[in-house]
Amino acid sequence: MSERYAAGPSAGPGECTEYTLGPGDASGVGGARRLPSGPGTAASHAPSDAPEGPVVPEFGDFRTYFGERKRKLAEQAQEHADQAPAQTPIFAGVVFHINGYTQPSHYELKRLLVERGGRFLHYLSKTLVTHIIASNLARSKEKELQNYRVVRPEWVVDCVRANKLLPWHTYKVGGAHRPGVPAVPLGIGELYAMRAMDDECQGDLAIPGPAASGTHVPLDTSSSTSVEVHRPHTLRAAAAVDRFGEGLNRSWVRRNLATEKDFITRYYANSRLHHLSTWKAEMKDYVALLRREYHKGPPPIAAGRRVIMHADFDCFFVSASLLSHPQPSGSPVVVCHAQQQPQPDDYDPDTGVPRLAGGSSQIASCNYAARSFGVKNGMFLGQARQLCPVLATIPYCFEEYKRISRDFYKIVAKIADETQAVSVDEALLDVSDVVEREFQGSAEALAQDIRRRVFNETRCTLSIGIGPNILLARLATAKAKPDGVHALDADAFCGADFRVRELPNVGHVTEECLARSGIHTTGDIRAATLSRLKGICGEKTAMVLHNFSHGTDDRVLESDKLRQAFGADIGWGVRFSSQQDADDFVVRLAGEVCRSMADSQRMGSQVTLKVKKRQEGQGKPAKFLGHGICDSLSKSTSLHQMTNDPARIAAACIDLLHRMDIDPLDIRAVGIQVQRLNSLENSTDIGDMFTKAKERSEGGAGARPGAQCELPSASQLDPSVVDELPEDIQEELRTAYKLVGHAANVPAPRASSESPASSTSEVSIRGTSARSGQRKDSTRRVRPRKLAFQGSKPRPECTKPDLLQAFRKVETLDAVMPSQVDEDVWRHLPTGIRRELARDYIKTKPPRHPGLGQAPTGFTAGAQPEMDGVSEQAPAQLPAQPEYDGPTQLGKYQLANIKQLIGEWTRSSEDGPLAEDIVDIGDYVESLVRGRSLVSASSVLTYLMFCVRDKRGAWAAAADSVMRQANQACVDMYDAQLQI
DNA sequence: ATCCTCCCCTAC
DNA sequence: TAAGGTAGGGGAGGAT
Ligand SMILES: Nc1ccn([C@H]2C[C@H](O)[C@@H](COP(=O)(O)OP(=O)(O)OP(=O)(O)O)O2)c(=O)n1
Ligand SMILES: [Mg+2]
Repeated sequence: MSERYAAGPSAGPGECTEYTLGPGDASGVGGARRLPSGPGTAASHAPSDAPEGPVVPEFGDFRTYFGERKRKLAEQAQEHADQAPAQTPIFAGVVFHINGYTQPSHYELKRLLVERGGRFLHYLSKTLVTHIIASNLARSKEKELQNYRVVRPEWVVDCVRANKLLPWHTYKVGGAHRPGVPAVPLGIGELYAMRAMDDECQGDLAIPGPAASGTHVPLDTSSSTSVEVHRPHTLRAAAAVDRFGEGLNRSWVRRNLATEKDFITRYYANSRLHHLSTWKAEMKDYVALLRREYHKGPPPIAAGRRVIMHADFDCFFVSASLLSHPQPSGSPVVVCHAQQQPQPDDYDPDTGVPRLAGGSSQIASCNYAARSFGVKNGMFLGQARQLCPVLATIPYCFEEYKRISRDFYKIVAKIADETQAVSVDEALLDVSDVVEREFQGSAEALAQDIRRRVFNETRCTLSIGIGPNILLARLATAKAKPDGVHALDADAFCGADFRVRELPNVGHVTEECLARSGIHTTGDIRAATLSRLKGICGEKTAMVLHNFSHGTDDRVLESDKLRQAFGADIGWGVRFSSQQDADDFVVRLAGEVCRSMADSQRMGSQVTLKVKKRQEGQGKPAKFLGHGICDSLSKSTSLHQMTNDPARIAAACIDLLHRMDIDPLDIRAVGIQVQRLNSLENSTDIGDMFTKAKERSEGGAGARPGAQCELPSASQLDPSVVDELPEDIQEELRTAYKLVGHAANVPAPRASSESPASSTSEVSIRGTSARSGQRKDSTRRVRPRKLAFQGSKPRPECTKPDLLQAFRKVETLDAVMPSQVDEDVWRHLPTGIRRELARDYIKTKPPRHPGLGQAPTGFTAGAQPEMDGVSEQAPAQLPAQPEYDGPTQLGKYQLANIKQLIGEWTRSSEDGPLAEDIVDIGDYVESLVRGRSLVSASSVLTYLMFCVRDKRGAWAAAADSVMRQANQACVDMYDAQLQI
């Protein structure tokens, strides 16, 4: 069956082969997927997580465990400390196990490792051990341990000799080896030689051999139709490997491959789906900001009747693009990239697969005239043109969409009691109170009022569905469209019969599974027993669908959920010709993830690499440069500490990639996700932290053996408290109790802390006593003084001051990437890549005097901030705009919104700035610098300078003070000052 | 019983 | 020409 389009939202009959988005992999092709998902056959589990501490025998025996463990570790440390002067802890984080006979001996290896921060495990715990040391492996062992880091003893010796952690891949035992790569690992001298060569070549040459490629290419080429992998490539500029006639070497195609240096930036600039995801996060952030501006309290506690609205623009992209690209009214129009006129014989009339330009361009949005022909969002243009030959295409106007969206949210967030941003063009509103207070209970009247305001502001039409819960409001919207309002109550819902596909959470797979059991409508669901439903679509989904089928839905709106993951995935244009290509791309992608984390002032301690691999037998994808039908693989690893350091994360990802052992020529998509994030709150209030530190030490003194010590349940732990614990203790908790992931996932205590009695719990962790229930209150009352990193331990520079010192003397490039564990990988990257990666993270000039407020030398057009503020005219008849109350809790918001806040601030007060606001802004910018968000810091400072450019002394002094503070931090960190 | 990893699915 | 991203809910099965 040929790969062909299937519309995302609603695939018509006979369409479905390859799914439009997301995990477009094999199992969906040609029919049956199981719904209750199961693990695939792929990569088993990651061995390297939580590499700390011995196994916990019993959950219950908390105090005994820690006492015992601490004693043992101290012993182990002491044992060798006696014999040797302190060594650089190059093996910190390494937990090793030794297998079989080795040369040097077990004892000697153990000494070398433990002296330098390694931990030894005398048995093989697959979850705790990070490295297995063995000279050779038995056949059976080799298979069993193929997913683990099995290294030769020479690795240890060479690491010690080099006094740093070397990449283990070169010393890998067993597994396939790239032809030409010596089976015997290179000695340290050779590695240095390679590195020097690498640097000289500046990325223009691809160096064969392990130092450049990092790892081998799998031997298995039986499926490959070419031998290009083994071709001795010398010039990187050499032809791309094009096994499937994709025209990868035509110059305009080559310029659009992921191997290009600026690919990610250009790709993201044009990707509608990337914009959609980015905007979703931004709008959630913006709603949080607006709600604060508007003094919206906590969500209404369902006192009486709930009134929920679902507001959604009609064919949003089309409506918005039409504003600047008018078309005859009533004519079918779509938004897509291809703008060429149709060529009648450009596509295969049977399959709709395009032969020429434009056909595999996806339709982001189609208007209602186009829909009457059967055109749908997500469809290939080629196929749509078959349905509707006169289809007109208009281009994307991304900036316009965002502007309209902000206008939209500004209006609805002011009106609604609670607002949940669903997407750039769609929001859920809880209006239970306001509809009574101001519209005498007429939801329709309120809806029409919102629609009128939004249209007047945006010139785009909005439809609104109304219901007693989210489900019914959503379903009502479908009936309201286009340009209308519709209300749906449970009775009306049960009277009508809906197709299961119309329910939330039912996509094409679930629909298919239900259909196979003869369930097509909500009535069919109601008729089915719950247990049968569970067998079809799983425990939870069955429960939800069962409720939905009766028109009930008890979900509540949430506007303040903390983000739990940051990621970047790219599945277009990914065509690699070598392992080096893949490695380079992963590094750049990691940089992208780190950038977005830094923008939000977040860090994480676990990373997952996702790769889509061309499925056996698949050739050229239906979509031009698309991923086609693939198998998905993913693998995760611990980062051992909270970080958003691109070098550290890139290194972990490269490691994962190598361990996945995938032919780089088959990689069609790569994704990186960082999880187990810090909870943000902990780093914003230093006063609070001191209090806790005190509590901690007091508790520690009290909780000696014999003292009462209870095991806290995961949900009782305040994640922000956990975050504050020293990293090694966090890691301990993670390994011992497997709960940090959960603690970190527990939404900040606010949700439950409304009723202190129920949620305030006294927990003790190894003598740590912390209260969780009152935290929010104190955070509220006490103005944040210090933001991220102030007084928080985890940053690597703090723990390795001497190493950093050394780095500072090196070139600036390296000073950005000081983390010890990764320095090696960092240095192995070609200079070109390093430079590229670093450029975005540091823009400094040599140290100068912390001179007087360096006035902005120029204000670039590109840095022009958005000026649409929240304090503009309030819609009439609504409560007056509350007073602007200054920039607080800055850490919570993304860069764009911060700038807006600064704009507001500098315009808010005629009498000059408040001292505490200056401190807050200064602290915020300092935290940006210390969090490596130098681009953000510089951008904020530039904007601040711009805002005060013709203001009087007090403002200039304020800006100067902020600038000094930022520069002081920058000098601390990098021995350099920001260039503004 | 519960956690963790590696998936799968959904939505815009 | 084309720009098929991503966060979050959830399940199966192995490890503990
Ligand atoms: N497969 C998709 C689905 C949506 N979008 C973008 C374009 C849409 O305009 C916007 C909003 O999605 P909607 O599902 O709300 O669809 P529309 O707004 O286009 O149509 P309507 O809401 O009237 O059904 O998201 C996209 O790019 N690709
Ligand atoms: Mg819409």
